[in-house]
Amino acid sequence: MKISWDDMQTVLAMVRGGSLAAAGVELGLSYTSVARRIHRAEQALGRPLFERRPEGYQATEEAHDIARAAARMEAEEQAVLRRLSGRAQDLQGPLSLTAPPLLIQSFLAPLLAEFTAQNPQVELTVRAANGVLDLARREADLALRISRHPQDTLVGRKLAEQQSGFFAVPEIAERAALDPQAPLDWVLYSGHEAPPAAARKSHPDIRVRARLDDMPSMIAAALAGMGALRMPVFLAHSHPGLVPLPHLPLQPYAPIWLLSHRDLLGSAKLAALKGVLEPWFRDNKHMFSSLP
Amino acid sequence: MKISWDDMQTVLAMVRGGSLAAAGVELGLSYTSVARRIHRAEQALGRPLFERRPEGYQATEEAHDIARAAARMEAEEQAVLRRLSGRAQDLQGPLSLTAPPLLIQSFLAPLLAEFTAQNPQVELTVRAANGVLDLARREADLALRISRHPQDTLVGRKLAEQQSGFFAVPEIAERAALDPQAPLDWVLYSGHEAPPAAARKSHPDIRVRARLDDMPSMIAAALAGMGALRMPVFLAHSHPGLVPLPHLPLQPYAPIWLLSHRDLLGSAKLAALKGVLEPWFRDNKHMFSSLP
DNA sequence: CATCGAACATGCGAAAACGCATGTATGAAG
DNA sequence: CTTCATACATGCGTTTTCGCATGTTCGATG
Repeated sequence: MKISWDDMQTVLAMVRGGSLAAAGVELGLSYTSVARRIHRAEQALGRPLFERRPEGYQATEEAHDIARAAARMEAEEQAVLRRLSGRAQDLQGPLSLTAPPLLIQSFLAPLLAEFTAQNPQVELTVRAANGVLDLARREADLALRISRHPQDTLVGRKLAEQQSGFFAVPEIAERAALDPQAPLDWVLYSGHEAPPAAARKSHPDIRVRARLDDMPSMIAAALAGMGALRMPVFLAHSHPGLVPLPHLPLQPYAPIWLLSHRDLLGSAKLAALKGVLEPWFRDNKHMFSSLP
Repeated sequence: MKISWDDMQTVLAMVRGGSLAAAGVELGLSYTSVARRIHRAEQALGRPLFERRPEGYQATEEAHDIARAAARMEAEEQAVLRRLSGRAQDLQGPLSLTAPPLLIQSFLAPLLAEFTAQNPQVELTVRAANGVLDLARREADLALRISRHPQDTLVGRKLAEQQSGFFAVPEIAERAALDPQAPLDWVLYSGHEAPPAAARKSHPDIRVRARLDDMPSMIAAALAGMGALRMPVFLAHSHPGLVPLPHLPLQPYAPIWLLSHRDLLGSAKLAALKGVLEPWFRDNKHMFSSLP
């Protein structure tokens, strides 16, 4: 009636992943070893933790109980690792940043290049992700997020207000300017029901040609002449092939936040990266608030 | 910047024990392996956790932080093990009981013999200890304690009220009865400042011959004619060589409690042992409340 | 009905972790 | 000053753990 902490972690991974293979990936082990650890834990506890079904392992109530305890243990582990990282005063070792891919591509890349050049000892990992990574679980040390309401438990500051505009290839834009009543093709983001109200008001006859869930693809579609779209103005700076639709004003867009976990506030590496990000955004405010 | 859970446990044992050897004993490992694990953890974290001093390892602040987190993880582990044990419905496997040595020797032994005979599959471990074992850490599943105020977080019931009396070899007892004013030798428990007030009142001229911190030793001293003593009456039943001092009434003594952890209430093994202990005490109340 | 992939069992050689024996340094005790 | 105990370092052979390759079962798919 005892259990090793590593085996508790294995049970947690197994309950989370649902299969030996998935648990193995999470733990960085082969699924064979996961099976052996589960078996060893069952021996030590004197009772089965998983039912061997033809379709795979099925966790018992006991396994779920162990997994819940292990999840709380994992939170302790992550918290102490954060505190240790936060205490590190040397500009050396791993550091991770997550940001929207488009922001990296069109704005951040030169700055990051400079940062890594000036801090060769820092091993910077950039995770280009639109999803929200979990900073508490250390999926990243620092996050750049475009959001109106950034997460509560994190500390952060607003780096830049943003404006969005309406853009299209010059032919479409000129036609729309000449006759606002004429049909106007539109490329819509999948998350939105309809084109923005301001556009619908100026151009009553908007036809949605396609809905896409990926901004680069939407830009490609617009560049191919598929229609007009709404996008934050900073993207217009790197896409001269798209011009603003006349008569349509800029609209507020979600601002850009820089977020990190409290425990990491003392980290020198983090401070260094913040220290270059903040002036970079301050000195280039116009990229986010006005047209090229 | 990562750490295995087993290594966190090793850091905890190291901080607790203060030396590689002590940590090795706690973990059931050789101290060599403890040293290797510490070294591995320091490599993985990229910083030292212990200073190597001539007189041994000295934990850094980082090591203490990890140890604090590991202690909370240990609490989770122990809690889940308790819950698993509490769920066990079979009369089989390990079961541990702690009780004061004197209670076992003079009252409990026959009952425990019968219990193990009737439950051969249960591996009963009896920890004879006067100290208070930690039931939360599963140092024992069930505890018999002589106390006026048993611990809060545990569930328990009072098994017996107790009386104490004053005893000595017959010669001393008779002499004291004939002339209460005469000098009376006394054997005193180290924890007490002076003989009980009731005894001092009846016998003004009490001389403390020795103070001892161990009841069996005190009884041996009394049997050797060193003096009178106070003890719970149940001990008088198994020591006919000591007789009560006349003119002195019985006095209340701390009752006997049966305690266990909430999480273990559902355990069949525990219920079985409780089920024999309770009637055993009920049917033998007189052993604790009246003279032989 | 045949095929394919997902999920797990099993056996074997490689890698990692471990225990033991030996050696060194320090501090306490005679 | 010598002796002894404590605490740790290091090297070596053994045990345990691991990854990979192979085989089996089940269910989905065409």
